[in-house]
Amino acid sequence: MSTVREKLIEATFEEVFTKGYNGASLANILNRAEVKKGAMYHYFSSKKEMVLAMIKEQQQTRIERKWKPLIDEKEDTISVLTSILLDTKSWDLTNGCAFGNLMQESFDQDEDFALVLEEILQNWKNLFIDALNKALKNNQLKENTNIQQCATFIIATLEGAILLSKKSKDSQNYEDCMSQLTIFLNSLKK
Amino acid sequence: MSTVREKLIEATFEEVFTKGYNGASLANILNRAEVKKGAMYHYFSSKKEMVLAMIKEQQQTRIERKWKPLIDEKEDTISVLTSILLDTKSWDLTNGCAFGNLMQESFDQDEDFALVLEEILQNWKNLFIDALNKALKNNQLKENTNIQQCATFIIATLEGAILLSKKSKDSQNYEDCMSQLTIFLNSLKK
DNA sequence: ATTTCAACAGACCAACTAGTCGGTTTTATT
DNA sequence: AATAAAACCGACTAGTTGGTCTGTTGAAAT
Repeated sequence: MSTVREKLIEATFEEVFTKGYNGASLANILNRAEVKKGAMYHYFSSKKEMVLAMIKEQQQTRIERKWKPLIDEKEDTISVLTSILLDTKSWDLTNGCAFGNLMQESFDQDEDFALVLEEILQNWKNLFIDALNKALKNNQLKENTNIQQCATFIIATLEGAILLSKKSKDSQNYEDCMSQLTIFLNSLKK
Repeated sequence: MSTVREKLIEATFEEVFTKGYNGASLANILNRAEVKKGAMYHYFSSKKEMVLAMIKEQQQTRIERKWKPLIDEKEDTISVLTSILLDTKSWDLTNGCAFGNLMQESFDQDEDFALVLEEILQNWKNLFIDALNKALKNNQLKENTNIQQCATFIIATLEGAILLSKKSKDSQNYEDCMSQLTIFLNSLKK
């Protein structure tokens, strides 16, 4: 049993995910959520505020859920990492990465969006940094590994790979990228 | 002395580059180009046709101009490649990659756009494949290098790196990614 | 029972969207 | 000079956008 607010957030996610922020229509969101305009403006002051709320409340948890195994892992960090990356079934390669889509969209000028996205990106990066640091401590990585650069590199490649796969129906582009990234990651192993 | 058509294509590029396709307003494009609506609809049958024409006529040449040195190079392919990648001044890190922005935008469903973008991507990939094949022939690369995967990997990482740098004012994210990519590329050397 | 207020409904609005069309000017052809 | 055609203008339309505002409903508090 979901509340009106929850239905709105969910519908906003789906609409923005598939059509982008500019392409997302308030009327569509309301239809999707089966909520009337009056109700929506009771909970949110504008379309922008509603989308911002959706990003804040959904993206962080989505990322954390996805990469939880990396935090829990006690044994081989790199293996866990590559196994998640190579698991094509766990990615939506036709609609892209929800967070990546948001980053790409051209409301960069807007400070409010930029701030929220920047924070999510930093948290994501920190998640990788923590995992890699743990691996380093546990003697799994070469000492000269630049962990901070490495975390950024993984995210960038992942986002790029999902982007390339968005066009083609198959996941070949994604698999090719991850195959090469795996080679790189394994080269970091001691 | 540029023609009306050229002014329109140029203004369309700037508007779509900075605001995306959905965010791009015909009125803005016409203002930018200092061309009236009547004239525009004399040359193009719709906004969509004009944007398609812009993509076809601009993107291919932009990519080729950028990577020309790679084709000309007779000596060390990897060095030329990394030197272009590491040259931060030659990238627009605040607005992102024009082509990448187009790929990301959610008009994927539209067959006409998908087809054109797919073709440009394939040409870009082929450009890298040719360069790497030449390097392999000239005994610069390890024999077991998977050139096709490698080309895809470079483009993905590059697009991802530009994407991450779009938000932050500085180019740190981009530099970090390219730093790691360079390590990977150098590991391909014989 | 009466009051009160959050929760909603939906008609309405101004601004903007891409696109159309009848008319005018410019340019080239003969 | 006459004709024809390409180039261009800009008022207009139909539809959509996000947002507002008046009014109603229902449930809890007194």
